[in-house]
Amino acid sequence: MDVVNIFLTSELGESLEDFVHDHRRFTFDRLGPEGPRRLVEGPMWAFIDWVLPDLAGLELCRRLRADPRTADAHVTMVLEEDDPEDRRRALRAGADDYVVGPLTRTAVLDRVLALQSRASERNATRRFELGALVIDMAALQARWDGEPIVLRPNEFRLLRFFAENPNRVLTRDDLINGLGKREPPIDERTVDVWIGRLRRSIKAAGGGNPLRTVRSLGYVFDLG
Amino acid sequence: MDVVNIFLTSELGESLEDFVHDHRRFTFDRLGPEGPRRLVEGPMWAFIDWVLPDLAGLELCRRLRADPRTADAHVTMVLEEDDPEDRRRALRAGADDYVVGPLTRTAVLDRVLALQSRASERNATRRFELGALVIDMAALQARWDGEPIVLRPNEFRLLRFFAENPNRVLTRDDLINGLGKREPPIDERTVDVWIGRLRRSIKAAGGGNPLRTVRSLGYVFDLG
DNA sequence: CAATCCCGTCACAATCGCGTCACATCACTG
DNA sequence: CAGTGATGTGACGCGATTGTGACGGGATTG
Repeated sequence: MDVVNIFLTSELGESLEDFVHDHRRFTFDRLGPEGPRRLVEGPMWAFIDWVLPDLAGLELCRRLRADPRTADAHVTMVLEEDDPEDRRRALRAGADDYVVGPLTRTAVLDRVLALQSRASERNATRRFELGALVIDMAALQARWDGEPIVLRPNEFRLLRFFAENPNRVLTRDDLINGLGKREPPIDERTVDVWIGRLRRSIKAAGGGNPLRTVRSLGYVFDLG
Repeated sequence: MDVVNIFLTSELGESLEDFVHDHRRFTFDRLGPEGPRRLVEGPMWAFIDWVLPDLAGLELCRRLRADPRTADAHVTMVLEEDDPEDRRRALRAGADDYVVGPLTRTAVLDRVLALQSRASERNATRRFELGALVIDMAALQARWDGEPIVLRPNEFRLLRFFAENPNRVLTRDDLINGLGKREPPIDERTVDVWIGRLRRSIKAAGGGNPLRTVRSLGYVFDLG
């Protein structure tokens, strides 16, 4: 089952965190004027308030549509009142949908669950492009200069996590947590093996080595 | 461009007939307690009033969902007032969506057009050309480099579903649902057998293996 | 109504993934 | 340049996942 990623412009997300039982299926994040703060795998559901402190909701909606990483999110505009003209404008700005607020926790979840089954029909791809490296999250496939890289699941997760945090030293502990492997406890040295395997796989596809070792600290994904 | 079929429980349809210019793109029909009066091809958009003279709107919604001919219609419930409890019940009854009425002509069209663009990717193609693979939906035949592939009905459906969702990891669950086999429940491992048989049939026609296994997730049709 | 075909399930074999270990190699220090 | 600690990596083995031949019931065909 896919993870469902829900983005909200209000603080409702925190409240939903507690409300939801199954955290393997849902993630919540606050949607700021710069878009989502982290990239995710799986369908994205954005709920945008009509009025925001620093930006018009419509403008945020347009930005999401313009950014290839979020272009295929399902965007719901949250109207303050049921003004037909506003509805129209929301849909024109690229929203898929609108509701009349204020938003409640159950409204968000019900809506997502009801529409979710339809979402599998969409095959827009979410992708990272980091120099020669392209990561296609929908196909779970990475390429170097167009050449497919054969990656095992753990290698793919690792590469994805690096791609989400480029130019930043990640400790072995960061990586273990980033891949969600708290249980059972993983030996830190195992990370070295992960890195080695990932490097080898990239090399086998004719790629370079974007992973730099930072002695006694961790590893960095070098970009640019 | 596909025809858009709009079903309404009110007499708004007659009014829309006049309102709309392009009658090649739209059909309108009155939705009675027995469901639609005629069957149509292409996407179906139903708008159901919350209260109906002879039947509760919710019950009609459930009936549409239960009937395989209309199960995949996009159902919008038209609420009289914006009661959160009603919204919830609408979605639980299988509705995809709700609006607060009364329904206007422009609301119907705006809504359909906005949501339609998402769905349109699905049914438009009668012929897929995916690298060496060509699928002729009209002739129900597939070819690899011009060589006919002998496929059993289920294999054809499977291949078609993959072709509709290329470069996208499909879980076993996606595939079971995609082939419309919810009843009786299908063992997920059966999908592996489907894949094996499809691969063998493609190979028998001299084809390659476009189906990549994504361990512990599902399968992808690799394109490019 | 017999012959054939199709397909879902099962069981077993084959393969794969990955965490760990052990040893080789490397990088920094003085 | 020796010493020390950190990193690279081949090998191993367990457990999980996938591939597939065989079987049988139900549908389809002639």
